[in-house]
Amino acid sequence: MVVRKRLDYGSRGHQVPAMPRVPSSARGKRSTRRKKDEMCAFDLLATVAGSLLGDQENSSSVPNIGTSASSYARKKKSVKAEQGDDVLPLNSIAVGNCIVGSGGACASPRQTNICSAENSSTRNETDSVLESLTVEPNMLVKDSLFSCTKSCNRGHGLGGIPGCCPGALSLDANQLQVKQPKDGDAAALYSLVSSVDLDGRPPALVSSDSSSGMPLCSHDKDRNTSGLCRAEVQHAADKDDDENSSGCTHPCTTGNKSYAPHYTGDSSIRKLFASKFRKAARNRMCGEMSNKGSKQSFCGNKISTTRQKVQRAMFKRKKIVRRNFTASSTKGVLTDVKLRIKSFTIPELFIEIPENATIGTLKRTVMDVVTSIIEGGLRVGVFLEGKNIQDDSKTLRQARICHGENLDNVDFTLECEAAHNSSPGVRTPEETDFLGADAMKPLAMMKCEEPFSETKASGNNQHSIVEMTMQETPGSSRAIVPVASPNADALAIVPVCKSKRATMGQRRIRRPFSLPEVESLVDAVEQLGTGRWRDVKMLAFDNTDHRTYVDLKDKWKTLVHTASISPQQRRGEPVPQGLLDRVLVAQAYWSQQQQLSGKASGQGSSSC
DNA sequence: CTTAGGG
DNA sequence: CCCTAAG
Repeated sequence: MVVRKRLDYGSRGHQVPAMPRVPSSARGKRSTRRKKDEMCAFDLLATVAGSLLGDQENSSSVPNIGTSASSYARKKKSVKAEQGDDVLPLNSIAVGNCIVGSGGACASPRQTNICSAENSSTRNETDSVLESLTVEPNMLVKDSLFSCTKSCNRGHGLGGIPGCCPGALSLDANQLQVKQPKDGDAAALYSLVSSVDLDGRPPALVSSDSSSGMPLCSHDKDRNTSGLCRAEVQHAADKDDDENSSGCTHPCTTGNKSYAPHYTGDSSIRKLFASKFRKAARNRMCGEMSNKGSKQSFCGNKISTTRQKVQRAMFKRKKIVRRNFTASSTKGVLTDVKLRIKSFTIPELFIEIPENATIGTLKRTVMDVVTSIIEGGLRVGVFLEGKNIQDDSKTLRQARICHGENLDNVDFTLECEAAHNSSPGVRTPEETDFLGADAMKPLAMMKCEEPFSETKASGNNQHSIVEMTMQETPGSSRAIVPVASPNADALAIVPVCKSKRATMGQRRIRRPFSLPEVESLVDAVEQLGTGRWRDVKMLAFDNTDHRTYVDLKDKWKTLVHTASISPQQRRGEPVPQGLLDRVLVAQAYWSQQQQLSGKASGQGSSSC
């Protein structure tokens, strides 16, 4: 058995460098901020991956995703009007990829994660595919399941693609869906890693083994420059580590060239994540604190601490994963029913158990293997035809989970025990907000309702999956869809999101002040003076949401600067000289006033 | 939250 | 336009 694993953050020059810890003394310096930004992109990876890995330790970072939204909501007022439906520059993050498998050819033209475990010579054996997996780690993903479907054409491969698991019950987990709360402002960051097809179509669900698997953006082939298909964030620090782990050479990925990632927005996404995580951390740490004075210093420390925690947890997790992969790969092969799990956190597992094994055995086996990778309390549920088989003593045969029987409607659920155990009351408001109703709701049973048969058209399943995805995420899909990269063997979280929420945290678009705006600004400052920007805002821009008083202050600053330089040096929309003169006059006057008032107050006690 | 100021 | 310190 070949065991391969790689946590691959790499691809095409979009790198998230290693995250140096930022000394608190360096705070505020731009160069440092930029590093922090990059760090935060990785933080996201860490958080998401960590969450997907069910990292209990990481749970502290998970709510940050939620809090980021609510913290940013404060800014929403000035953001909402301008964000529109901008597409998030980040398209995908290859969080990692793990392969543990026997190297069978895997392909799914249906994009339904159907993998071949065996070659066609074993076609008489149990033949089913667990269609999807949604992993629910610490409340990031609620409800998850493997869907088991009788698969793939008994050795004909999927839709005629040879090598598809005739001999194996294949547990596959390429679909990971994360529901978002409907609330428009909650879980903004969450939506960053959500997925919405650019065209409003549901995301294509791609087999990680897609020798024929369609990239998520395959429909987008003709606009490769859109930068919206895929992006894989590379963490330099991971490289050595991961490359040492023998890299992932998936048999099915060779020769696939259609997966070139296109990505243009790494900078903005870094900033975006940086902002989100900073705010999330700050919000979380400081939300309850009433003492303003202590608030900031406290937060300053805590933010970095949190980040470090996340980072450490991530690395730790990765090591654990690697170790456990090796362990799981050495599990003895039993007989008859083979399960194969393939996912981004659960790459490919082969679980072979005798037909006369019990449901409980199956559950335990799946759970053991899964939890050997996804540490933390996971419960495995087995559903047959939508019904939870609770009788663990039932044998697989009795439950008709064996070859030749109805395997198409067998589902596995992975439920995070931590989530079950955690009392809602313990959750922070942010967490609750983050989870929201939708997030708490079970994800769709991603099983394939249409059992594959040898004669079935290969596109059906994809269709059905897509439909289910749409049902679950009406309007704009906000699912996290880990999509395997055929060429990199990396699953990707692909937020191709038009959601407004997804754009929150992005740098606001630049909106040059119009001449009337400048005029009204000058008017207001003439009246109110500099230093009363909130009043200026209320006086002159009260109904202009996208102009904050900071904006006005900044604009005044630039106006003063513009007025004080030669006309040849000025850029942008020319401001009438008369207006600039007024700016200078007002500036001079009010700065003098401020000085005078400062002196007056300073002299106040002595001049009596 | 607001202001001030650097980036 | 962003970010942060400081009040």
